[in-house]
Amino acid sequence: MPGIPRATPRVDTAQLMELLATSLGAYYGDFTEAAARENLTASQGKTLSVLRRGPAAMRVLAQTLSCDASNMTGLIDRLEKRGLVRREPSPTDRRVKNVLLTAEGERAVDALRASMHTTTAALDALDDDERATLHDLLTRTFAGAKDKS
Amino acid sequence: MPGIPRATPRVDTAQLMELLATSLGAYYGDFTEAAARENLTASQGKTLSVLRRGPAAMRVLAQTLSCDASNMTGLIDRLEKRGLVRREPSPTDRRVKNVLLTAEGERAVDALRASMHTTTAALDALDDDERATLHDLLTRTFAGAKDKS
DNA sequence: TATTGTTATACTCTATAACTATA
DNA sequence: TATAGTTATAGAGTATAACAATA
Repeated sequence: MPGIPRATPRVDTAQLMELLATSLGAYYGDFTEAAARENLTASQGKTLSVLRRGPAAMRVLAQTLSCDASNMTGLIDRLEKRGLVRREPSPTDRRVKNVLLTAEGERAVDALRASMHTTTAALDALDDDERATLHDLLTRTFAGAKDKS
Repeated sequence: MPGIPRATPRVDTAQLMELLATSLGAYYGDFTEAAARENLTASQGKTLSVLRRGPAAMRVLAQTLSCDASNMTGLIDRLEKRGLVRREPSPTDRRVKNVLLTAEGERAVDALRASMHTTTAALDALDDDERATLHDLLTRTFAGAKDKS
């Protein structure tokens, strides 16, 4: 038996996947350009962004960024050379090094975020109900997802 | 004057940006892992995905992927060596080379998409209304965005 | 003159394997 | 033995500049 007619046509998974890909491209492009304005690569921008929440050991950082631990050495080396992060020996385990943002590093990541004009404008254009709905749908759809941003 | 109390608390732009980063990061992780199962890098997966819509000149491909034209040479070289794409001289402009998927290339990109289980399952869990709403919100938020997927 | 694709170059990102110093 | 960080290595991605062929 036929269902009740809908106002909106059905959206299939393939369509949503495609839209998700487009959305990711737009967001990532905005992020990459904002990072470039701070003379940062996308990976460096992501790293600083993760560290904005607080210090993290090299290993933890690698896990958060979904890359091999050996990559972190060079990545953090380059950021440290520019004075954006600092390595600090862990007080409790002498094998561990904690990485933290310097004041300059904080400034850089904040500036990066502030210059993501395209995405910011797009989100600002939504009204309160729409923002709440989008928040709810994204949370439910990607709940528990590892943060690779 | 205070507004009418809302059932859902207000979601600010910074929160939505963070959630967007997490959600799209989850999508990207799923894509990257699916590409790896086909022995493809994320960039190679994106390239094949774009070519799935039809042939494109080197230059156009570079624009679509938001990278410099000089990168395409090596990228397409590697895919061509594996028999996933093919270069074909343009009949109308002898400077131009059109790139197209081989049958094996089509198989690879289709397999890649089919193995994005995490994202597929997440989207399948939404009901029709929710899917339509998500589609609407993402479209409006990232409308007219260049496809860099 | 302008454009397309390529080459040369340099740097960054990435994974694998082996090493060191701790635990 | 196991783990944290590093090093060495190799391959892939990326941008800039210069080039040959063609428009």
